[in-house]
Amino acid sequence: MSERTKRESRSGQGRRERYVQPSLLMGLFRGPSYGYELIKSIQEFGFMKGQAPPGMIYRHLRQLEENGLVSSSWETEGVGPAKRVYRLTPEGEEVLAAWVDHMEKQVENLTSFIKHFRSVHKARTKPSAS
Amino acid sequence: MSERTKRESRSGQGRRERYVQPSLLMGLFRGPSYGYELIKSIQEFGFMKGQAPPGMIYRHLRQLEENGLVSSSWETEGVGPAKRVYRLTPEGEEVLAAWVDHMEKQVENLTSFIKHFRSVHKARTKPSAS
DNA sequence: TTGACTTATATCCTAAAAGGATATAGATTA
DNA sequence: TAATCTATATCCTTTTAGGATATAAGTCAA
Repeated sequence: MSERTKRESRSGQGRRERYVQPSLLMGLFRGPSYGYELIKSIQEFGFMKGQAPPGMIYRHLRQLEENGLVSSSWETEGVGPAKRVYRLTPEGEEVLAAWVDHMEKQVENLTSFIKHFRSVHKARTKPSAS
Repeated sequence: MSERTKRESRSGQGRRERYVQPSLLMGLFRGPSYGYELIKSIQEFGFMKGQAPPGMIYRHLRQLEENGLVSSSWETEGVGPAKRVYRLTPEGEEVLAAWVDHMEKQVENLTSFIKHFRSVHKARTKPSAS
């Protein structure tokens, strides 16, 4: 087992945020879509490795609809089996905006955390004044 | 209820990453410390609002020790009741470094997500070519 | 010297979320 | 008509968060 792999499996204990909800909201902010398509399209945001398990996506979509952030309707037109097409509601758009606000703060926190780590690490390996 | 408050309570459904584990590892990267002190000191990293509930911190510390990322010993010297003092192990330092790697990727993802939101939003409100 | 407060750790319970497995079913095509 | 693809739905188990509460030692002032 490589050092790299060891590190990653060990740190796997700590939970990683995958931002499923904001990814779905963003996927719909660009226009109406449906579960099967979103599973593929939200990968682009880079928050999860590979595709999300379908059960997770459909569960999230139902929950978003319960909370009024998206609305849905069956679309039987077109090829293939019927799709449940989701649309972002005005409330959903507000919530997405709040997520973006939060993400901006998070970027600041993460950036300063990283800098802090580097500075302590540097001071440890290069003690300029011992 | 203000628009702002409404937004925030609605988006409260989505889980927010609070980075408890990396915060604790970072708190110990700077030097040995103990639960009660860490509860206060890790606030500085900005990942949680207010102080973390003690139960959460002690649970995390025990778990980190189980996984060999920190070690502990009782310190009865000094004022006040005995403290269980934690120290970061070499493994803990590796995991912290892996967290920092992950955080750098996360900053990139978040930044591009934010930009994407702004560009779609702009195109929507200012349709230059309709 | 005892009662209140602070420091410090530990345990327990409940609700929510993740993760994954599996079921259902229509449409397409070989 | 059987296999495959598209698409959604449901179920179960484990993990985590969040919070409440218990325990106990040390400090300090009346």
